[in-house]
Amino acid sequence: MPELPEVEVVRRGLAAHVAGRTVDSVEVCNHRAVRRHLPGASDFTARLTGTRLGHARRRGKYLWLPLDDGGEALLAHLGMSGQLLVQPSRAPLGRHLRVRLRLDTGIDLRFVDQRTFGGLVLTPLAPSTADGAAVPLPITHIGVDALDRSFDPARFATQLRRRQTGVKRALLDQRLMSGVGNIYADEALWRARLHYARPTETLRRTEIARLVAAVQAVLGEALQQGGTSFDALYVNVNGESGYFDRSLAVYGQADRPCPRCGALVQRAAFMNRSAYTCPRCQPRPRRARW
DNA sequence: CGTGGCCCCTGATTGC
DNA sequence: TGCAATCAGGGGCCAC
Repeated sequence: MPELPEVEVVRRGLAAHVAGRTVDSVEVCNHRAVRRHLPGASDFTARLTGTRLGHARRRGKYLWLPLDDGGEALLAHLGMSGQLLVQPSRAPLGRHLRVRLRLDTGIDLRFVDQRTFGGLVLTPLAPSTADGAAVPLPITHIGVDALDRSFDPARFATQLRRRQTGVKRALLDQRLMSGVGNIYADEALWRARLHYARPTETLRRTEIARLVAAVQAVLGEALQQGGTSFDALYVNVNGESGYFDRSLAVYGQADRPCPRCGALVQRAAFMNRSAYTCPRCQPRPRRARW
């Protein structure tokens, strides 16, 4: 469940259903899912067993559960296909179950991940270089997201204009601003009428302000609708889908009319993925870059 | 150091 | 029907 709105939906579910519960036992079904935990799966299991889980927190696409023994957290990244599900312990174990935490009241917290790009790790907390807040050590370099109180638009604009790359590539760089992925980058650029290959160093302050407002609007609207789900891979902790896919203007809409001007949306190859644009609202810059 | 290309993995879909 | 190629909400790593 990858981008900020989907991860935030999961965070809220965890805060409601697992905060304060104790981990009775841990089962790592696929070691790849804890590969970032360098001391190994047995260390992961031993140290997590018996701890109490705290209130779920999030930065960008990462989320974590602080542990009650202080200074440490269970950090999760969902990658392309990860899910955190809260289920009765007796629920059938699916094919893609990677890590199973049995909690103290007959429920499981399950990490399910078809492609295993995501994973879990036990890690100390450390000060973020972005705002000084206590965050898990492996993500101290991750930027504040555009919906965070401490997000600083002027600082973002300065950093963005200092880069020499395409604006979409910069949006996907989680160090400048976190939480935006392929869907919401395309949607925000469309709202701001900017082409993905626009060189960052040529962006005017007013254009960046438009872009930030577009990012905040699209993330906020998607969150209100429970996120974007095209299929059963992107669900909340109860396995339910969000509805923002009905509101997408360009992402996945190749050959369909732009909701603003009616021109046909185009798909282009971009960084081994896709970029969707309206050719009329978002004309390609003379000097393109990505 | 910043930038850009490649790779990790499984499964659904498309086209020959 | 079979099989290969392509694509999918991500990011780490490594040359340059």
